Amino acid sequence: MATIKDVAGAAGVSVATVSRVLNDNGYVHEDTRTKVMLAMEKLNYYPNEVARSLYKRESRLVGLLLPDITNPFFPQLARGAEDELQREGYRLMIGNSDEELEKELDYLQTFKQNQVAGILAATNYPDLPEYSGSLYPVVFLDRAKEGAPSVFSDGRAGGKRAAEEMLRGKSTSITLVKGPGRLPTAQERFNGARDVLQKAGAQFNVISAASFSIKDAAILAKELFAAFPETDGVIASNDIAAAAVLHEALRLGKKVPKEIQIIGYDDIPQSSLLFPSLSTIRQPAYEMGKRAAGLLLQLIKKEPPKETSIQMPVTYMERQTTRKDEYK
Amino acid sequence: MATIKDVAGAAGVSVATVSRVLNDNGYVHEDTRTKVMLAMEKLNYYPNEVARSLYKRESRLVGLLLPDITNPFFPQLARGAEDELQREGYRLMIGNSDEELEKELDYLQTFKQNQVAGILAATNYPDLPEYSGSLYPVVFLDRAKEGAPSVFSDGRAGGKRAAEEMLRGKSTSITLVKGPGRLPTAQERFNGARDVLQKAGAQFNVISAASFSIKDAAILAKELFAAFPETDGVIASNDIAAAAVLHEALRLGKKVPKEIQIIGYDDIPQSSLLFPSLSTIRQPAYEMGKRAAGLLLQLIKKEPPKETSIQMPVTYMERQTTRKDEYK
DNA sequence: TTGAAAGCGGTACCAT
DNA sequence: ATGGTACCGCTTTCAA
Repeated sequence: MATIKDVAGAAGVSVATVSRVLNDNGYVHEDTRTKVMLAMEKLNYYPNEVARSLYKRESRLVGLLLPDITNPFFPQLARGAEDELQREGYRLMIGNSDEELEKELDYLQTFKQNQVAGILAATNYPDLPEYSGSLYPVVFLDRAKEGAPSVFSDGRAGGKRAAEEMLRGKSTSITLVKGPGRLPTAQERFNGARDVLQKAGAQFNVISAASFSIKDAAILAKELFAAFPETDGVIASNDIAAAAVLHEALRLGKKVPKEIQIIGYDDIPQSSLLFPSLSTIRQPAYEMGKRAAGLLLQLIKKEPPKETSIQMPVTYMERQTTRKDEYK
Repeated sequence: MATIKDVAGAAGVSVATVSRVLNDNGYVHEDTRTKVMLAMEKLNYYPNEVARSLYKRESRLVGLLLPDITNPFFPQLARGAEDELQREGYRLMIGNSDEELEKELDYLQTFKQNQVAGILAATNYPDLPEYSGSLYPVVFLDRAKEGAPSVFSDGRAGGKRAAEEMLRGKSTSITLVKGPGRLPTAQERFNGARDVLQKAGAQFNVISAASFSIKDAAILAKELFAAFPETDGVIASNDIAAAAVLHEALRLGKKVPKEIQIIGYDDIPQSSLLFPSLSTIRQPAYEMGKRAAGLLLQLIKKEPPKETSIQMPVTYMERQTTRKDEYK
């Protein structure tokens, strides 16, 4: 591995000069520049990022904190962020918290120790002091924090929309799946849906999900139909839960959407492959990751961002688990 | 951010001593150790990984190169790797190649520039010179390379097993989905299945998938039934393709598995939520990630690994898209 | 326009 | 048992 010294030696100049052509700043004579470039080429030189980071007290790494990359919603966020960051030469250090405070703190610690340029955090603990220091900028992802840079979608509106569509399809005995209580995003969409249902004077039941895992989703689906067998409409807390409910409904021989409507949340890629394909509230996950990374990049470069709190629109994907007009 | 100097000052010792207690090597008097520890605590000191990496010429980062984290097979690999590496204090730098050589080289370059301790690579180009240097150890993931450390599963056996089960369920007009030609893993499982079918003298057709993306899977499924309407058994190249085929089969009003059997590959988490739940060949993705990381860790620590080429077993998950005995 | 040298925050060798 | 210091590879004054 060639170092800047080797290049300097080969080109017959000082390391300072090499550094100058490397960073394209300061005065460098055209001839020397050429000499240096040639030397770099010959030695197949590329600068050591670690040394650079040490001096600058900032690396070109961005910490990405996620609950669990295994949940299909998050890989898209991650890809969006990665693709955006990549354009400016930043890379991702990734950490899965499993929603556990301890793991989260552990990752935040290593992010800091690695002098990350910034952090993208899908966290349940945005009020941690670790997020308020001025060491590195932080953008909250999939989570709004008052007064802090964040990118999120309107969970309340999404929940409302789901309930409205359910009503439009004339379900009369609705079961609302409430996501894990500790997750603000899950609460918002739940509240939105509940409010619409209540205002409409609709009859509905509530069942709570222990987590967003597939295993718990399957259990939940069975419990749902055991507790509320008359259910003819389900507003799920996310697409995984919806898939589990759909599975169970079909297993019980129910016709979807004729006898029971199901609406999911997130619009993970696989939702359209279910049969019937899943009607759901779409969060633009990839775009959210991108926007968050874009915001973070501005913060890193100390450019004043136009907007610091970005709310992304949520859309209703009408597919085949809800009733179309011909049914109504 | 406190530095080692600050700690030394506060404790009234030299930086050398602080370094000794930090790394727990060399002689340190019990009393001084306590003094230093107290000072570290008081200053909330934690060592700068970047400085450490620079001196050691090696960071505690591991590069993870993946085709696309958005494909549900890979997050599990990543999690397995992360969980294993974490135990030894290593972190993940992640890169998605989209199977593009240029992106792959770009990531390998930054991995090197960041002085990663090692690389975990799910690559189609294991013969790149970047993988043969002795700068950092490399473990190939989901890919076997002769004589090089690798963790993979037996694609051939998996393909064979799928075909055998298909035959056992008495499908007589089988369509074999061939994954993207450029992917060795896809070829292996295809070859395995094809060989069994040929040896059995079974009648079968082949259709090729352009990619592993959901979009292409949906297109493929339509083409499949258009080209081979008599198909009564499909061996898919992976679970996404299988889900698409299942979707299309149901849409066409076919009874599964009565009229058509479908077998997937991978056993991604969502497969059991499909309806009917998908019979598939399971690759232990999480475990593969874990094992690969474990191997890499040994290589990093220069411990002689017992085995350098780890083949993981593949298992048949009999679920509901294949015929059980009662049907036969 | 260029070079010398002082850091960045650690580690490890050599003295003492 | 402890301290001084060179060094890891780069950037950035400051002088020349």
